[in-house]
Amino acid sequence: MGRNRTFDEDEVVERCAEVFRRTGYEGSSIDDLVAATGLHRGSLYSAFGSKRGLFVLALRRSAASGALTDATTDLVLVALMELAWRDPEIRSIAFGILDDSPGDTATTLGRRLVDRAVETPDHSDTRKETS
Amino acid sequence: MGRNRTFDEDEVVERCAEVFRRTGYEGSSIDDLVAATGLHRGSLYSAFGSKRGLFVLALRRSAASGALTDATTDLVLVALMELAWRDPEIRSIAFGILDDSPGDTATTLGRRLVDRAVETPDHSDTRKETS
DNA sequence: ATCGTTCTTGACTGAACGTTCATCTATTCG
DNA sequence: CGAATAGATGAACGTTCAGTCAAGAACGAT
Repeated sequence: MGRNRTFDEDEVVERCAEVFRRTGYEGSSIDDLVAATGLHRGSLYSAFGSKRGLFVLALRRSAASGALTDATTDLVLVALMELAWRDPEIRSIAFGILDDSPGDTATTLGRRLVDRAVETPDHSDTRKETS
Repeated sequence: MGRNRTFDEDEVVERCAEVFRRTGYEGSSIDDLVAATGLHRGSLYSAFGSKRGLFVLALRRSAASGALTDATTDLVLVALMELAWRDPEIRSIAFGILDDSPGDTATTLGRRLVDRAVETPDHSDTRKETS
């Protein structure tokens, strides 16, 4: 009974993941996620519970995709830098991803970190400056 | 004429650097810096201009110390993850530090990133949880 | 058709954010 | 000493934050 979701969960999670990858966890506001997904605050909260819940889901989906792509690496970078030290669940997801990945993961992370810092904000955007 | 500074600038910058290293840029509030330094908001602003100004100073001093210590590496991690992609000046300071450092800096960064994520919050603290 | 359930919406909350500023105090110089 | 000036102080600013909720719309089942 009742209404059906009018949005695709996977797509919404992916859009949020994009925001987290670019602007980090603390640097991404709910309004940023609202703007990126086209959903409304309430829908986001009733479907995903919290900002942290959304991030965890994004990290898990990215992990499930298998290979350590740039996208997954970026999310892991954010998780390790901002959340892992104070959030054991996120720490274990992040390290789980690294453990399942071949090669020198520390080097992979470091290289991606450097590339990321030099990347054009592309998305043809106008962004807030450092406050 | 007038009064002299009653606090030591270097010491204040170092205290702020500690906060930035642990909780990141966006994750560190002015109140956190006020608490860590014992200064008052106004003094912090009249002496250093802004949160960003304080971070830049912390990064520069750390760089000036020469070797790529863990402390400097942590600050560079924060700079690259949160600020460099949208702040050219910080980007150039951070890359300047890396360019002056020997060895595979990407790997150094990656290793430190991983260690950092697993470190005890030590400072015998009680901290805010993930919001 | 109607009832029950689920989803959608956006106004709202209170706290926290970075920053400013008027006021006060201490110090220096003549 | 007294005037001038720099630093110290903390209240207050407007904004943005993450999160809530009451109301209504849309749908499935009977």
